[in-house]
Amino acid sequence: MKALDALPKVYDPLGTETRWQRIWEESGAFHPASNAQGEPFSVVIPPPNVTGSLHMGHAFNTALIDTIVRYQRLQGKNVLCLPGTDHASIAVQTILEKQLKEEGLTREDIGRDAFLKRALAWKAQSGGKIVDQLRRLGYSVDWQRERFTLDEKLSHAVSEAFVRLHDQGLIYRGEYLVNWCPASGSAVSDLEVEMKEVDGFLWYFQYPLSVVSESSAITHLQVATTRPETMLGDVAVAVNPLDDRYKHLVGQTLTLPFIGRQIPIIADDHVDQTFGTGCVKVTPAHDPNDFAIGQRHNLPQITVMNKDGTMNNQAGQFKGLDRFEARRRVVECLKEKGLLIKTEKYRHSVPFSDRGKVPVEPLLSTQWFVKMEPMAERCRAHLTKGEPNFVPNRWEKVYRDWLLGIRDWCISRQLWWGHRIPAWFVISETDNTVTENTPYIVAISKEQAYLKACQQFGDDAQIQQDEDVLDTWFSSGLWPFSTLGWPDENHSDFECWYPTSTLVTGFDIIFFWVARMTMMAGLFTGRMPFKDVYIHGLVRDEQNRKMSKSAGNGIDPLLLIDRYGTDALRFALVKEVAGAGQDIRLDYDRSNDTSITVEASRNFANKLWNATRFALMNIGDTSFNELSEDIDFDLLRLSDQWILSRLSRINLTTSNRYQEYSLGEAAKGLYEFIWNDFCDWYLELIKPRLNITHQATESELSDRKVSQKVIFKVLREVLVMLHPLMPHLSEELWHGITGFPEQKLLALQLWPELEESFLNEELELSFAELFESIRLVRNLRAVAGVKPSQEVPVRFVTRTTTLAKTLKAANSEIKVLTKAQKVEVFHPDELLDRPAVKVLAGVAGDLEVILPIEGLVDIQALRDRLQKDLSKANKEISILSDRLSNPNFANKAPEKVVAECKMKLLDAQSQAELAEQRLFGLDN
RNA sequence: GGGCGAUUAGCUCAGCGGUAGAGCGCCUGCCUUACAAGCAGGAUGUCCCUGGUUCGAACCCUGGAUCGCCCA
Repeated sequence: MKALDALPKVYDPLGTETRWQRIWEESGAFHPASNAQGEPFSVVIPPPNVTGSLHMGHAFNTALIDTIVRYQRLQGKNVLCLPGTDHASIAVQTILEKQLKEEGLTREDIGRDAFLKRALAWKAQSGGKIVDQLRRLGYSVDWQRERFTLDEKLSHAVSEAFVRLHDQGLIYRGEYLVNWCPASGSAVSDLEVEMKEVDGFLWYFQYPLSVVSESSAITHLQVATTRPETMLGDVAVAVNPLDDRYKHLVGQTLTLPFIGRQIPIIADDHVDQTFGTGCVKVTPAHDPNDFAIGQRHNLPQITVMNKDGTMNNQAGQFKGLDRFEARRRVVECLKEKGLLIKTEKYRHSVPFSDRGKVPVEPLLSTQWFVKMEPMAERCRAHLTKGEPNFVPNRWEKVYRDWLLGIRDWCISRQLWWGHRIPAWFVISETDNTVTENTPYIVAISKEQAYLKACQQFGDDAQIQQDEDVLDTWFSSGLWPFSTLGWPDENHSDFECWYPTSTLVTGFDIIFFWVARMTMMAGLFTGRMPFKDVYIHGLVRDEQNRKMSKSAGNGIDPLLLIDRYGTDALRFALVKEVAGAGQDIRLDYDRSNDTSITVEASRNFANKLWNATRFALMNIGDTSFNELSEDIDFDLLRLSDQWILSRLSRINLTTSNRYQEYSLGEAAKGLYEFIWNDFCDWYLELIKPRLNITHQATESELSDRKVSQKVIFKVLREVLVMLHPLMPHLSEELWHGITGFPEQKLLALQLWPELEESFLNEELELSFAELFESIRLVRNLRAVAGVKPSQEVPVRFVTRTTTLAKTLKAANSEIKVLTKAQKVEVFHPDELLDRPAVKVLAGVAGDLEVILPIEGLVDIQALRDRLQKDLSKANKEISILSDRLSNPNFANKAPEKVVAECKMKLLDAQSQAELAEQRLFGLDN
């Protein structure tokens, strides 16, 4: 036994945690072999992006994942938890361009190669940061298998995926309206656009009819828009074909102000007669709805804007202006021309770029797209078989609905940092430049592309790779299998651990990531990439706001870790998550970086630390081997049997809860077991048995050994159960009590076997009653003002035989826990000489407690207390008898409930009776 | 406009058909040789409103309010 009785009174997590993190990693404990025994269990972590630093969301996600994988490891599974990072195309590029700007440069100035060199250098320096921060969470991942989305092998997987998609006709290139982010100078996908309500204006203005017929009173048509600058690209005005106001004008033309273009008046069903003026200006090149109208009516698409958000030479006099300046000027000029009718304040939704934080511009451009429906359909088919299984289940509907209304995915990005699109233009076919008509070859490598090009276009073919890179989520979509060796499906990791077992992530990326993974996996591997998807909520700040970098309300987990320890933070986060997938709110005091919630968990850690310290002080002279011997059931006292029953129960429930992702409940259950059952009751109960001061007898020594074994057993097992939640503390204490060397890790032990023979519900119930009785005595002492140190005789009176039996059997326990001089238990009939003197007495149901001492007690307080008991009992009597006298209740309620009700009524009646007697006794 | 979630003690949240629970905070008393980051005792609630189902509703159903989120 390791001499740990010199342990400090207060647990200091910091040194302990870093030490175990180092030992775990150096020992290779979390670096499984693909041919090791044990059922495979695998998780790939949601890769944080390399620009990031650890925020509370990572800490939360990590706490949940690590709890799950550590639990599975304790189940003897061959567990792989694979870490990594993603390259975050736009985010990194934004940062680098900002750095360049400070040097007065642009990326074009230095060129693509130099730019990528800088990017890699920057990643090397900054990308390691978040990985080191993840280590501080005690993450039991296999760092030797760490992956980065731009690694050579993963990049190869991306090319392979692109080529296969293309070969199957699921990738196409074409000119469509896309979401253009002027800030990053790139197209972004629909998912990267966030609709925001903003206060803007609705401008009403009019276009003159080119030819005004004499019979018509109409000379102009009024249109309304929130984006007047787009009028420069108008190619028509649409009205509803049923609109009596305008239908006779269909086919006529209007003259577009400033530009002078003759634009037709067309009829389209989709125009809402009741909105605005009923006339809609049509700008196919700048608005998705108009784009659709344009397609239906075969209208030209006129782009009036450059990719940087300035107006181009189609914009006439407004050429060169920024889009917002152009808006102002267009309105002004319309006003000057007398064409502006009115301006209304108008609150409307504007699409913003997620990353760039500027309004996106719908812009016509040539991009690469993935055809989603075939893949979505496959996923929907899997879903009917429950693949993957969403926890909590309600997220399944969210996922399914998205798959049902799916739109094609724009995957090309006009950026340099990322996976370059494996497509080569055969520029020799179009005068060595890339035009819309240049043929292209999609291939896994330049060499293959060249070969193909030569085959198709002759030996003198010249090729040039597409400049664009792929959406980062394209590579993330491959993550569960590209990290395991795909496209090499014979890779031992792939064979062993694919499909993965569980994916744990936040609901905010179900579409971005979860669905993309299932679609890619379905296509490329024929299977769903994970069996379960455990969806968790977001961490919100103390004012219930979503934490985000831009809002500046993030809480740095490292500050909390420094203050309270990693285990405390993890435990707090998991304990709070109990409600299925709900967001969690973390209390936090920004003035001093404290959190009451985390502090409570820190206190819990300290509680267990001290319980273990206590154990070591009392069992330290007994050898580990002796303590580990089987416990002779016949020698167990009732309290031993009770705690062992509780231990088996917590083993069973905790295991179930971990298994079904009720991690918060698992945490709460362990908290209660350790603090209440073990520390408050059991340890207090056995103190006298451990603490033999006089010359000990043989049986006392034997009894002491039994209690030592029980403490040891409880601690040893509960440390295993707690390990997934508080890995460092449990590892530390486990070595403390077992005396095992550091190499023999708790992290690699097996979950304690459930000993059903210890389960004893009856005993647990009678102990619950016992504890109630003890509380009654303590309360009585407190109410009457008996000094804590004063020993008082205790008499229990009850006619309930089972309770009497429990109280008698627990005589010594009661003595210990109530500071009793002696404890006696009577049946009311036995206590004929009940003194009518002023004694301390309290009642609870059928149980009466008497402390036969006189004087020095607060009679008035006692009277108040009894009075209160009495009125409470009377109230209960009236409720219960009302219910029982209702014939419907007696007839329709289950027998068990009726019987319970009758019992309770009897209890309440005897309590009232006893309280009355006692009050009478006090007054006479 | 469609959908989802939340609403329970001062705060953060459990409970989801049988007389309301925990932690923190609060009040009282304790430095009882594991722990004051602790121990013992205590107080605290029209379970958002509204109908309905039921012998019985915080829990199930109808309608509504407020807050939050997702999709269009």
